[in-house]
Amino acid sequence: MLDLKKPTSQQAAMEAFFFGYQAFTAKPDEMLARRGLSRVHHRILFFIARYPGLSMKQLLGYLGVSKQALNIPLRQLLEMHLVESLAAPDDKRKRLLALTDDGAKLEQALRREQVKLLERMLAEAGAEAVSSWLAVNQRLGNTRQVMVGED
Amino acid sequence: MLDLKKPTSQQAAMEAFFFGYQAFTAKPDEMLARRGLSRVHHRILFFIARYPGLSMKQLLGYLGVSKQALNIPLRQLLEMHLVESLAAPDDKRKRLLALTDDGAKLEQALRREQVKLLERMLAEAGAEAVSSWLAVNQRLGNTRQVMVGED
DNA sequence: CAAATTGGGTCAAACTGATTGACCGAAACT
DNA sequence: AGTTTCGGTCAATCAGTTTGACCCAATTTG
Repeated sequence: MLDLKKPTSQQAAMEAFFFGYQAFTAKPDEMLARRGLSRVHHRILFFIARYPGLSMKQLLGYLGVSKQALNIPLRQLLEMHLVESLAAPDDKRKRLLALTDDGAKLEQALRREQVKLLERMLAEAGAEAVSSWLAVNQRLGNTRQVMVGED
Repeated sequence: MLDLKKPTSQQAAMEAFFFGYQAFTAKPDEMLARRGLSRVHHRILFFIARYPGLSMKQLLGYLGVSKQALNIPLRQLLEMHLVESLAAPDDKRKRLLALTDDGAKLEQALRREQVKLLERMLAEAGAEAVSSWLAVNQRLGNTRQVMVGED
């Protein structure tokens, strides 16, 4: 039973979130490491896959890092032909980012590992529970914009 | 509706987890920064609060970092009189870690911010949903031990 | 008891990831 | 024409972490 007034319950929730998040990225991290890549690279691949054709600036917004911090890992992905960037037709200053076939393949492989975990949760805890888990995470994420501002 | 077979649903879940986790630590990070502290310090305080009297070795296990990496932030917390360490009565090599009154106060303040978010989730999504969210996170965390080993 | 192991502490070198600041060029607004 | 925006890059610097090598004291083991 969850009682948010009890410190122990509170701590259990935080601990679970902490370890849960770690577990969620553990497998992908391992796969990325084998290619000399890391969490940042995954995030970049992820957001490009999710929002194909997004601009540098948008990507920076999602990642919440400086443009110099993005520069190096993104360049690596470009050099490895996992990502490509084309000038936007309407505004040639903008560079639209997209995954190459190889990039898409990698992103899917990483995602599949995470989906496998979610499927396991689905089997163990039920569809209802996983839906609620998602809903709560989404709501949590929305509070972010309230404090940080949406830009 | 959540359909784990649809790439968009999968991505939505990952994105929500990512932003959700960020949102969860944003406020504490801000408070810590004002004291010149960071995420590591919070984790240290958290685990000491959760498992009072735990040893260095246990703490290292939870955090998953090297002893040298723990050394500096922990020393800072000791110097700031937020944490204290005493030799264990049964084994004088071991040092049992505990929060001082100030340390407990800080840890509570950080925790309160996170609890506030959870309470909001409770109000918005319901107790059922937050319980499921917790349960799924706990299960996710348990998969960790399967891969990493429990030590 | 002597030897080996364990828990903890510290120093040094190296690496990664990130930041801030300063520029630049091309394209787009005004 | 002048200014702003998007993107790219260089440099210095900082924080966090790693590995490796030691050390001491306490405990366990043979």
